[in-house]
Amino acid sequence: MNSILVVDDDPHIVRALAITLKGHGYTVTTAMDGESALHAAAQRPVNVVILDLGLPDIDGTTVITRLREWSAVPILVLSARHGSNDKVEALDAGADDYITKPFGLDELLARLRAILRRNTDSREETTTIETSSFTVDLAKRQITKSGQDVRMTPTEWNILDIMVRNPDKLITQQQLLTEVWGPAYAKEANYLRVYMAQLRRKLEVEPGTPRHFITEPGMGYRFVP
Amino acid sequence: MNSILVVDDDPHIVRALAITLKGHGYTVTTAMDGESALHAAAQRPVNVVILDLGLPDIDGTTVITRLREWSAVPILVLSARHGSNDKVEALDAGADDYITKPFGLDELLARLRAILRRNTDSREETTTIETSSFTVDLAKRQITKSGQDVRMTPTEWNILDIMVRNPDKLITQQQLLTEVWGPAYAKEANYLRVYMAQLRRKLEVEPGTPRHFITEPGMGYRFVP
DNA sequence: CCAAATTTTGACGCGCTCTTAACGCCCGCG
DNA sequence: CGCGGGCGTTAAGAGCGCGTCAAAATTTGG
Repeated sequence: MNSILVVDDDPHIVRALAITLKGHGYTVTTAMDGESALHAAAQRPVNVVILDLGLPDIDGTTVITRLREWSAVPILVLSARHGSNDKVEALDAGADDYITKPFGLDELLARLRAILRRNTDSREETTTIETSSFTVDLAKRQITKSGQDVRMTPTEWNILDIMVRNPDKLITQQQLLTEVWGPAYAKEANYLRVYMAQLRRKLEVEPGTPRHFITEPGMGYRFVP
Repeated sequence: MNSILVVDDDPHIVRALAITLKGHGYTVTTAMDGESALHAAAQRPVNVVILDLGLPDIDGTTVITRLREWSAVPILVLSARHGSNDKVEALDAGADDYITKPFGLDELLARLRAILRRNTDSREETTTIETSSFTVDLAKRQITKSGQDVRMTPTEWNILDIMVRNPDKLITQQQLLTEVWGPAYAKEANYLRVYMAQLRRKLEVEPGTPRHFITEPGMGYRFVP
């Protein structure tokens, strides 16, 4: 859930924005002037700040500057002024986007999505799967078993990747074969036996009696964490 | 030096933009239609794409979509259309900003700075990476090995940069090739071998048995501090 | 316009991975 | 009780990927 701080001195705009944003699933906090905006931003971290430039107490650009002293939160500026000087100043002070009033709500929402998309793109997913005997870090492509790194060949990794991404789910042989080797190899069930044995030898405590890479006879395989 | 790809079918605009941007220290490449734009972007990685929506061959939104299939390069859209539908479509397709013509050049430049700032800001957290045998200062672009400065060629630095920014993470060959040389070179795994050998010769204590630049056969490379 | 540095290209040998085949086991079925 | 299919295991040859070196082509800098 993304949280947004809306800063505007016009109660109508604040209220309208808050309702619209909440309606789209965002968490909204509001502020009516610069000081309380800075205070609110310090109080609780937000994902985006929507900032009107025409505030009663502090100049909008100053708000941006003071916010940027300690925070890298994306700032989307609203303004009634069309002059390009204001835009340049605000953007160079550290704003990320600038919309002039009157603006379309769908445009505002689209620009919000663009900003948020960029911010979550850069965040690395920490997708790690853990079992009783080994750990798979999908982002790093790293497998650890009792403190030791386990090396995988490309084919081994491909199979492991599919398996751990579908825990407790039955993967048919054809599914594995077509995804790893291509549709032309859909009948080479031999390959699976060889590589499944390899995976178990590397990852299972007792390769003879596997606990994580389970064979479903006649159907396929199942990975249970 | 930041490189920009300018895409517009109006020669006057292309020319004016190119001159202005070059005057501000950017490296500029140009394209007149969608296909050549995609081709140009694939040929050599750029830091920003400035894209006009009204292209003769492909719809602008399609260009964005196809670019986003393999690249995360920031896209700044220019358009003569003021309709908010166009804006929403372009932004949701993956554009980062949207300016309607006619626009002020200083506003364009300010928005460019904002985009570029955001792209470098987010990575500024750790400026120096240290290993047992050498130190990399990302901000200064300086490498030190046992008190001695180590010189790197541009390509060598690009690779090193990607590697040290993703410690312990496996970087696939395609990832390196597309980010350093562009997607058109995704199959030239030869280059990687040559340059990885170069990096190891310059940075590893024993280039023959690397401890920091590890090869994951068939998959890619991994940097371990 | 020349010289140096850098990038690109090609060739070679080695080691590892993939592929393939053979064999034994367990289980269900006739 | 004998048979066959599906599965696990192992081993060996073929082929590919990697590191290395060196030379050609291109770019950079003076």
